[in-house]
Amino acid sequence: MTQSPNRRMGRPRAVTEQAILDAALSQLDTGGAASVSVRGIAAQLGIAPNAVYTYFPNKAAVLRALVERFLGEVNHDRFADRQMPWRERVEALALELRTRLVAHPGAVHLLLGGPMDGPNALMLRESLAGVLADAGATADDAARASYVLVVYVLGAIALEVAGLDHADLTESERITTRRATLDTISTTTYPRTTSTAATVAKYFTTEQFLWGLTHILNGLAPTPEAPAR
Amino acid sequence: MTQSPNRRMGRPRAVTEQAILDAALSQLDTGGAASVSVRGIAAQLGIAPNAVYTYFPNKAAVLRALVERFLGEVNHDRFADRQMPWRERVEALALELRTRLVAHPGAVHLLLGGPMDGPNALMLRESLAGVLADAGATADDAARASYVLVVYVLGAIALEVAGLDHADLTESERITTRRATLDTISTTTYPRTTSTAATVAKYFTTEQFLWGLTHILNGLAPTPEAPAR
DNA sequence: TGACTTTCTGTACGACGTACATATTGTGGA
DNA sequence: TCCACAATATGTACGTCGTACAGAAAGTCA
Repeated sequence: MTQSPNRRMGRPRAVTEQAILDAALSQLDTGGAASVSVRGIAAQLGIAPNAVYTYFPNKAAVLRALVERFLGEVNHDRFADRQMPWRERVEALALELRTRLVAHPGAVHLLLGGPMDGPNALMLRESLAGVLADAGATADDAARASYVLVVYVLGAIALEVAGLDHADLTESERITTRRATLDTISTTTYPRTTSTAATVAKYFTTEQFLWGLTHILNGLAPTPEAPAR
Repeated sequence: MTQSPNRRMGRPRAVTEQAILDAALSQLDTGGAASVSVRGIAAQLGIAPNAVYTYFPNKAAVLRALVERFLGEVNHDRFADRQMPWRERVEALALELRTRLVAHPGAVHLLLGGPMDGPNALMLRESLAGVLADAGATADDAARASYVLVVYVLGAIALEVAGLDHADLTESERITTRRATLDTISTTTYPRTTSTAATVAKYFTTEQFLWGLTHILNGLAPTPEAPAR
């Protein structure tokens, strides 16, 4: 995938791996996860579709690399500050993850689709477990609690964006007349408009998200200053 | 989709909607969510591919109906018993959901992909909120807490099945990255056993699942007998 | 300059969802 | 009894997808 920098022979590359990931992310944001295609990426970059396969072995690898880059962009500094209370550190991480994922709703399914075992994914879990360990949890409990937190954050956002897609999809799929005409809807294009209702739902789910997170942290921490056990 | 029973004229149907869903579920179980195809369903039933469109307007409708049927098969009796403690009732529901979803791993993505607004999905959430309300929570808190529980159950199983199917992906770079990252990170963080049998990981995650559920219930219930607030 | 290496492109195949026209098959009214 | 009709199945076709394969471009180095 990545060539060694010492080796420089042959025809120069027309694009970069990052440009491919940028194009993929662009398609992800505009059309949803289903509309990310190798051909679309290539068209956006002005190269032949199969030229992508010199950078990544297949489409799944592109999506995995996109997830990895996404997780690598998460700012660790905020919740790596050991001066802050551990609850605030965890909440900072959760909120940052949520903010980034809501900005790219299609990425949630990619996160939940793969096994999340890339370097950045593991480092993120490691950091999260470190926060809990700093607060006094055993290594085992910290690992378990970090898993619970990851599950909650990803699950909550997955359900949230699934509900947001509802407004877009029902309009097209409620037209259930047999042999419905194709000119009314094109299944490949989503409008994804930001209406006021979506905004309201967004803020509501933010509150709901924090409510759940707070109560989960309560459950993970029997005493106010320390997490589980 | 469903014809009225009074109206019976025309050529009789060759199959039933349930048979189509059965075929779809079969494909889902054998090949994963990605390998469910209209053509495959039709081939399995011995009909032409486009004959499916007599029963459902499109493929997405088939999958939605499959999810709805799946949720409808969840046994409500176990956790509708008001004699049992509310924690046991919730745990019974969560474990039943988990058991069913682990039996059909591909269904998890379908559940998280859609907005979960079908009748059975709503009834399930309502039943769950009812349990919490029975235990003394306000209607608002019961709704919020049920949301948290749904998020946890679905998210946990999604991550679990995502970790299980690491075999279908290209192994070349996956193994290298995993080894590289696992060496740098302490094994106590998250012991994802690759060499051991799937049953071991399965039981481990079952235990992990219950651990998280217990602690979340602790957080939702400040006092041992009542959930949030 | 010419061999070599890497990358890009042209072309092609099979699978997919599904629209359209047409054939098939049962039923109720004549 | 027969025929028009309605509901369903099929034949065919189009556009899109991922991606495999062979060959053409475009640099570097001897």
